[in-house]
Amino acid sequence: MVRMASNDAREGVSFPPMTQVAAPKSPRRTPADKHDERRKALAESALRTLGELGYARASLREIANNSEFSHGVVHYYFNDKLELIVYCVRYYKQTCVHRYDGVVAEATSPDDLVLRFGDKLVETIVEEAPMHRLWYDLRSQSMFEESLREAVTQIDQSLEDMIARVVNRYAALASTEPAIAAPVAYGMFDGVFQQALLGYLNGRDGALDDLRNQVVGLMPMLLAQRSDITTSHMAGELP
Amino acid sequence: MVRMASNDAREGVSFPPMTQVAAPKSPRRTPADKHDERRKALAESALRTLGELGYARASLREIANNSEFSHGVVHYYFNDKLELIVYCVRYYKQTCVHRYDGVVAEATSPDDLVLRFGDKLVETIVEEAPMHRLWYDLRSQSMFEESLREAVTQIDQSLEDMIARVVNRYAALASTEPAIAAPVAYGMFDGVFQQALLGYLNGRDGALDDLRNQVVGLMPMLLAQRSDITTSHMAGELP
DNA sequence: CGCGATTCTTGACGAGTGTCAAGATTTCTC
DNA sequence: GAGAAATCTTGACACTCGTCAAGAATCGCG
Repeated sequence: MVRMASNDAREGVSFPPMTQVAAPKSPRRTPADKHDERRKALAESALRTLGELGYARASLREIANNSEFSHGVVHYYFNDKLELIVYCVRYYKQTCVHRYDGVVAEATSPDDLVLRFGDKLVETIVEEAPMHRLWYDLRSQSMFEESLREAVTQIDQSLEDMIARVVNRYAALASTEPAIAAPVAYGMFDGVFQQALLGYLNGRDGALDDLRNQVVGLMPMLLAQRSDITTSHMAGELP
Repeated sequence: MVRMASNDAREGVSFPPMTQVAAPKSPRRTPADKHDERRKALAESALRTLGELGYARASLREIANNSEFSHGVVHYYFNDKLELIVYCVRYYKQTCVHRYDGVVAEATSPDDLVLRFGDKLVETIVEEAPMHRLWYDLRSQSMFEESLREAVTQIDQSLEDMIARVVNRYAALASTEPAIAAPVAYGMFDGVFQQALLGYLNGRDGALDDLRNQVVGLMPMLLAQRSDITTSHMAGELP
């Protein structure tokens, strides 16, 4: 019997957390989820091509050419192009949504967190610019193509949560509370990040330094002003 | 002689300010710039289709179908599709870059300006959502297609200037100075605006009210605290 | 090994694309 | 109104796209 392509891929895919699920009696390879491995491999190839060409210009043939497979195999693992795209986006989200967890975990003071956060933002622009422009491309496409909206909304939400964790930790380190809601903080950072990415792709010198400085200037604004007079140095009181 | 299609359209088009230039000796119609009228008419049709379908899916045939012309006429007025797109984007920019000039001119107090600004932002989402999503689409495409970058950068700059005028006026009404530079302010507002647009297109209730409230909460943060020593000043000119 | 199920390749089809050229139509000028 | 210049229509071209089906290759298990 020919397996129906991607019987469960359209909605509610839950990627196992990087390590494959250990089936009780088959310690080596589960026979049926080699399918999923291939899907992931295909998704990674596709993401490379998508990041290079964008959503509209990345054809299935080009995606397959940049992979180890031929162009027909896509329809063996995915029903159509859109399902592949959505799968890719969800797969990508999984890998990037915890990018700042280290920053949150390791920061020792508010200023330290700000610096680490800024560095990480700059680093991800340098190292993953194609992925980021793909994300902005897809989010824009979702404004036209309704079938993309659900996935995009979910990812946007988890990015907002990601930013919220950073801001909350920042406020905790400063012994105060965030002054603005998570959606606003996310919108703000997303906006300046997008500008920095545009500047970086345009080859504008200083785009990355500007981003770093902007984060330094912006973060303190997100905190509720302490009613105390001590506004200058509230750093270095937590271990 | 057949006129070469759009001999001067690639760069540096300067749209006459809505009213056609009155040639000294020919008070009625200049014979040669009927060409430009047609180009504008075509651009308006194209913008309608582009706002509906987006950059990638709007074909020249579809653009022509939604206009009074046939599909071949495009290459009579434009060299290729990209030139049409760039022309459209520049044309659109001209009409939207002064959207908040009235807000700047009529505001009587800082709070009044904030309210007017927020209302105007909401209004333009409701009335021109297709144009805005097209702009975000094109800006994302410019991250992949280098031939779009120059036009996009120019438009982004004039949007930044537009925001700078609002913020500067706001600060002046509050008898203080902006606390953040123009690129940051633009990035911030662009980010929250984009989120609001996404929410609006997704049919999320409250997306527009949220935007209004976010503006009210955000604007005061852009001002230097009165007691502070003036530290930074924004680039950008007051009207 | 051998056979059946799975996986992959190849080639084709129809639809849609940007582009262009040749001719029809309109507009303008004398 | 005739002729020339301009504008516009039509139809075709070469190409790419997503999709799919038929068969080849591979794998797994007896």
